[in-house]
Amino acid sequence: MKFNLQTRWNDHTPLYIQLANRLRDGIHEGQIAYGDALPSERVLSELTGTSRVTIRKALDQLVDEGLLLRRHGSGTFITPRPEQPGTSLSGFSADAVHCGQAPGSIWLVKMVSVATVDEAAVLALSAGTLVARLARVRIADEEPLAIEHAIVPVAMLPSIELISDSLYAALDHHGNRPSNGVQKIRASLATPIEAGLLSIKEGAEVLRIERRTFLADGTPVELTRSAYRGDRYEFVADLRDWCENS
Amino acid sequence: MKFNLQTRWNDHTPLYIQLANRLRDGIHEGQIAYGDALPSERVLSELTGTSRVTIRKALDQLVDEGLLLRRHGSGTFITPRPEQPGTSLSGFSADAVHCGQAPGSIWLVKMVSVATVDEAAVLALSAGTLVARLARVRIADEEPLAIEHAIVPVAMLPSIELISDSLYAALDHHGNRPSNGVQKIRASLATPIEAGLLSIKEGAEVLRIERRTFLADGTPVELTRSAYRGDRYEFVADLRDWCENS
DNA sequence: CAGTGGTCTAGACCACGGC
DNA sequence: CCGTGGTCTAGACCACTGG
Repeated sequence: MKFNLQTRWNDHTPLYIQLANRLRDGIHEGQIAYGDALPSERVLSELTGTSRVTIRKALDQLVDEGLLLRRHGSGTFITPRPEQPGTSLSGFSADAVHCGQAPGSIWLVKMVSVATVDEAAVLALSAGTLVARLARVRIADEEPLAIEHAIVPVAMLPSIELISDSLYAALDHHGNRPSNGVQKIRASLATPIEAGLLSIKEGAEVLRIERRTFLADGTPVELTRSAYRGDRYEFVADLRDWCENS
Repeated sequence: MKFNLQTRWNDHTPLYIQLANRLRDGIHEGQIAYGDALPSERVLSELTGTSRVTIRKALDQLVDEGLLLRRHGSGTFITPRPEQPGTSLSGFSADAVHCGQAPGSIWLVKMVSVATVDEAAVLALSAGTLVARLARVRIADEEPLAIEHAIVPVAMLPSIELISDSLYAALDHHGNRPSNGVQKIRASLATPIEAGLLSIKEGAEVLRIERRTFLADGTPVELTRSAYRGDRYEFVADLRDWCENS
C-alpha cells in the first residue's frame, strides 16, 4: 500500500479524521483500484501506529460516505463504482464539498422581476409578486454540473446583493431558512441551450429537479428548477422510518 | 430514568443495538420529555452494566437518526422537535394507487439464482449468495411505466412463489420488512431492449432508480434497480426538517 | 483452518460547559 | 472547579469467509 498515512499530532484534529482524509485522498488519486481490498484493520493499525478502534472509526466514516464496503470475514473493499452521492436534503455547495469536489458557479441572472403566472401558481403567490431571480451554472471539479434557476419572493431576501455562493446561507441570515419542502425529480433531455451551458450534447440525458420550500408556517420561500447532467450527477435519497407501502 | 434497559444476552443481537432500541422506544413513549437531558454516558454505562464505548455506539445511532443531540461539555439531549427526517418512500403499487392509476405488472423473471459480483458488492453479500431474482414490467393505465428488477437474499424470502403483487407484502409476511435504505436516482437513456419493453423510442429519457434496503440491524434485504419512463413518471421527495446545507 | 471484520471491555487523557 | 462529551489505547472473544 502506497498510502501516505503519516499523521501530525501537533495539529490537533482527531487522529481518525486525519486517517480518513488520507485514505480518501489515496482512493481518489487512484492509488488503489476500485474493487480492490484494503489492508486489514489490524495491518493498518500497525502501519499507522494507532489502535484498531481508531482505524475502525476512520473506516466507518468512509463506509458512511459510500467509498468503502465491508464484508464480514472477507475484507474491506473500495466501492466498485465510484459514486457521486448527493444528500437528499442539502443544497448544492454542501453536496459538492461532501464529495471532495471544488464547488463553483457562474452567474447567468441575478435580478428582481415579477413572477410569471406559472411560478406564481406553483409557489401560491399572488399575481405580480416581486421575486429575486437567480440563475447559475454550477461547477464541480472545473466542469459544469448543473443549471440552477431559483425564484425567491423579495420579502424573503431584502438584499439580493448579499448572495455570494449560497442561497441558503443568505436566507438563513434573514431568518428565513426553509423548514420543509417538496422535490420533484424526473428524467429529461437537454435542450440546445442547456447542452451548450453544460458542455454536453443536445438531447443528452439530464435530471430535472424542481424544489419548492417553505417556512414552518407554510409561507413559500423558494422555487428552484435545476437541470443536472445525467452523466455526472446522481440524486441520493435516504430512507428512514418506512411508511405504509406497496 | 425510567428506561427499561434490560438486555437479553441469549438473543445475540449486538448489545449496542438492543440499547439503542430500548432508548428509542423510551423516547417515543415519552418517558423523557423532548429537550431534556439524558443521563450522562458514564451513568448509563453503570446503569446497564456495559462499557462506555458501547453506550456511545448506541447513542451514536440515535444521534444519526436525529433523535438525540450532543453538546460537548454539557450533555446529551432529546431533540426538541419530534422529527420525521429523511425522505419517505413508497413502493410501486402504493405510488400508483396514490395517483389514481390502475396498477398491474407482467413478470419477466421469477427465479432463484446466484448474486452477481456487482450485486453482491452493492448489497455487501458474500460471493455466491443465493438470491431471488424478480423482474417485472410495471403497468399503469394500461401502458408500461417501468421495468423493475429486484434481488432479495433467499434467507429473507423462503417462498418465492408467495409473491403475488407486492414484494413488500411478502417480506412483511416473513417479518423482514425493511426499516431503512438508500435510493439513488439518475437520468439516463433507454437501451433498445428497455425501449421495446416500455413502448418508447430507443434513446428516450428514463429515470433509473437503485434502491437498497435493510433491516433495523443493517442486514441487507433488497436491491432493486428500475427504469421509469421519463415522460410518465416523476419522483417526488418530501423534505422535512432541513439540515445544515449550502 | 487462518484471517477477516464485529463487538466489547476497562481504563486513560483531553477540551469544553457551566457553576 | 467538576462533570460533560470526544478521543484513544491494548487487549479480548466471537462469527464469518475462504481456501
